[in-house]
Amino acid sequence: MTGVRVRFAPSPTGALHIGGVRTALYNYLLAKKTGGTFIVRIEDTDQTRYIEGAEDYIMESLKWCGLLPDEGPGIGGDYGPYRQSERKEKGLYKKYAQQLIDNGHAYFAFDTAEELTAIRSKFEAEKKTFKYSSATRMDMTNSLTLSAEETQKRLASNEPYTIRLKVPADELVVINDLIRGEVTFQSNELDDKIMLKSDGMPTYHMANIVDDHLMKITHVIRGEEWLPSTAHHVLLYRYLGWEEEMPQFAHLPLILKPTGKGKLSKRDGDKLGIPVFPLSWDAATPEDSFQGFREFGFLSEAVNNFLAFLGWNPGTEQEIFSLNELCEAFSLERIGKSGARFDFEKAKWFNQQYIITMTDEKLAELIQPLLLGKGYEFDQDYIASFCGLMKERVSLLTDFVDVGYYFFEDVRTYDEKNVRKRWKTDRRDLFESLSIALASTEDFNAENVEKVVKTFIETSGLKFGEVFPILRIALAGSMSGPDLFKMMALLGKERVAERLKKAFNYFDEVCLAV
RNA sequence: GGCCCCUUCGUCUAUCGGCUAGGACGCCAGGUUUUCAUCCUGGAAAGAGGGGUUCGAUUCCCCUAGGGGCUACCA
Repeated sequence: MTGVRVRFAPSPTGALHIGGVRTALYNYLLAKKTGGTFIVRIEDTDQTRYIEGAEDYIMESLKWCGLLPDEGPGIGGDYGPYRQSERKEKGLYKKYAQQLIDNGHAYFAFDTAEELTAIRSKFEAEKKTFKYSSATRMDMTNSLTLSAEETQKRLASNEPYTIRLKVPADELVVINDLIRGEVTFQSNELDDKIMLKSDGMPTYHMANIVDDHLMKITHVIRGEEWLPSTAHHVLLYRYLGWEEEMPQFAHLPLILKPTGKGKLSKRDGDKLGIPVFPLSWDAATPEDSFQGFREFGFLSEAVNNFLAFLGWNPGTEQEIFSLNELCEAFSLERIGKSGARFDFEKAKWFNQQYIITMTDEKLAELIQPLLLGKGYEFDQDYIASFCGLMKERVSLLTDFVDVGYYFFEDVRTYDEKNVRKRWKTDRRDLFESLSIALASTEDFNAENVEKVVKTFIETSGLKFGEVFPILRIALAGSMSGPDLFKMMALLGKERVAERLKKAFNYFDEVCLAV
């Protein structure tokens, strides 16, 4: 397989779902693996569902993930335009719909939406399902049942119409899926899908096939939800005379909810407190707004890595892959068939792996904006040192700020339970003497601080366990955190002195209050 | 309901007829460590069920069950 042309074809009806990102990723990977071309095409044929800003969101998401298209809207390419609304303006689709009519593979249908709804409910009342197909089309209002004159009259008087594909009866339609193998459909099961809507826009099915052909797409990699309509697509290629150059299909397994049933949906994000979008999406109402992976504190490399492994594996035991390594290792053959549950814990683990191997300086750069957002202003060196101390104990970028906040402001709360357990009011003077010793330390670095504290332990007769936890709680509020001496050094002499003073007072209060 | 797809530890998965069924996340235990974390060691944990084919089935076939998708003038 070399030089494939693949496309990611989202429709701008809202934020790009993480499943869409994975589809884009797989397309991108195959393109890069084979030295091919990755194309983005915007499928904006549904005017009623069009959402302002969605296209920008999609392009920005791809950019954040590092999945840069070779061709696409705003990028260019020899097969543009890359928005279907613009392609429609050029009359691209109508032409082929007409060709279908001329060849007897499609017909005009004049049934109104109301009429169709009515007949559907009538069927439903009889516990049947209505399907506009070879079995029912002769009972409907269309150019097959109307006389040629009547049809012409209706068309001439601008009566609304759709163009439907005339799916033949009693045929077997076989598709050969790269992931699933041979899948067969009986044409009687297939409905006469609308190709051209009454507003003149093509449906997905029409536009998709025309564009894939015109853009010389070689491989269609898309979600499994498209498998059932692929039979129609094969028929379209055939009737348009393009079957020889028909692309190969690869239908990806779906990404499922972390718990419960069904595929991952937008609502799962809110419900479970996890991101399901790459970037945050700000809608008019809070219910329609979502927090993205980026804002959650994920690195795009980790998201790619995580997503790549949802449905694919390299066949080796390596799990950490950069985007370049993924390009190298990727193959359609190693994509699985069954749906994969979204596992947030695993996603965090991937992120942690990337954080740990990242340099302190790079991390500082990434969390700088988060700190600014909280009103913390510190210089890069300080932040970098802070990252060095924290990076082995966080899994999200936001954890740095949330967990290590005490490096930027005073301790908010102390671990009272442990204060009660470990603080002895009669040792107050002893600890004050440590405070004074620390305050008079010349060069306040980790090594010197350690010496002072250890000397204190020796002379005071206290045990390590009676000193370290106290200092920890006094300085950070809790028993967990980075290396005590490095922490003290980074906080600096003044802040350490202040915090100890404030904490000892508080500890006394807590213990005397009983 | 109809059609299509899928089915190995809780989760993601390896296995392309010979398996003491491997790895990872998570979980548990132990070790390292001033705490937490990292790191190291160990542990519990799986072939949906029933029929075939075969010397031998997790692997191939069929049935059942379960899960998922589609069933719009949405993509």
